[in-house]
Amino acid sequence: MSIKKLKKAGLKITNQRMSVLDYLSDADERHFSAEDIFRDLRLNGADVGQATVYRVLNQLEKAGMLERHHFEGSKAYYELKSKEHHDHLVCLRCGKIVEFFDPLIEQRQKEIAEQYGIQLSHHHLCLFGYCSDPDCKLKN
Amino acid sequence: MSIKKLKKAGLKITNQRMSVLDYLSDADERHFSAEDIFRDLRLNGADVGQATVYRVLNQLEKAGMLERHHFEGSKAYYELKSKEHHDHLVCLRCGKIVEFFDPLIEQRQKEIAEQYGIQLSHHHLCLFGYCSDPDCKLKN
DNA sequence: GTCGTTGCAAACGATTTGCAAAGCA
DNA sequence: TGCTTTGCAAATCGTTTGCAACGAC
Repeated sequence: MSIKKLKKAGLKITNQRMSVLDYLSDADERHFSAEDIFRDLRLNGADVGQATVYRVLNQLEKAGMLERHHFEGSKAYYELKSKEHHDHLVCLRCGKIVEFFDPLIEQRQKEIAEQYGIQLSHHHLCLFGYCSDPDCKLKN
Repeated sequence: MSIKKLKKAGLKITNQRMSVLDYLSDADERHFSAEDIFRDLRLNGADVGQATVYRVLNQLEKAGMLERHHFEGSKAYYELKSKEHHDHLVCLRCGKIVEFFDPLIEQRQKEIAEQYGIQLSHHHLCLFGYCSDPDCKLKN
């Protein structure tokens, strides 16, 4: 329950924070930019400012409720943190994002970090390519 | 020889382009932001503007002579493209960057892309952590 | 001489911040 | 009530672009 997590992080329960969380958990897709979220919340009639969306996303990330990704390009994308870690596959043509988890890669990463004397904090792994979705090829 | 590569890419041999290439190949480190390069070239007395550094970096990247990375944070880092592909380990405390290559991880990535029907273009893999360099711990 | 390249300053997109008003606990 | 949060607009950061002068070939 997200209310508990907000409280634990010392954040008050506000309409704006709940709107962002609801939006992220109800949507079909899982990955959104701040712009996506702001635009869609406004379209849905939510009373929220752009700066607030940015502030809330930062707070929720610090609270461990969201993950921030950069993929390709200059803007950040957010997703609700899930129980299990995963990495991403991104289609460069249609933008589709697929999540995957590979125990072998995870294991090798740990070994490599150890080998270089580095205490691993986290990692970013993102595979870029062109997907075989029939809709994709229509998008140029 | 970089002059040949520049010509092949249809780029003229200018002092500014050569300064950037020389800087990148002579330095001890291998990874620099545009800001790093601009600042250091100016300190070394090179006659180059900031916009030119950004333009040259883009051109050299398109020409396949550089690689651009994003790591953590908002600015891009560049390195001279090396013969063999490699991934990165970044220390979150002192900023040290280590390059590594792991055939097993590379292989698994190919398999995963195939499994999801994605024609792989490239990937970003970066491990973040805290290194065991004695100098590192002094830096806070 | 021609066309690519440069420096400067202004523009840009994404994100952050100052501040006074409004809201939660 | 007291301290957090908000919206707005202005500011900031990294990067790109328009334009007139300059430079390579």
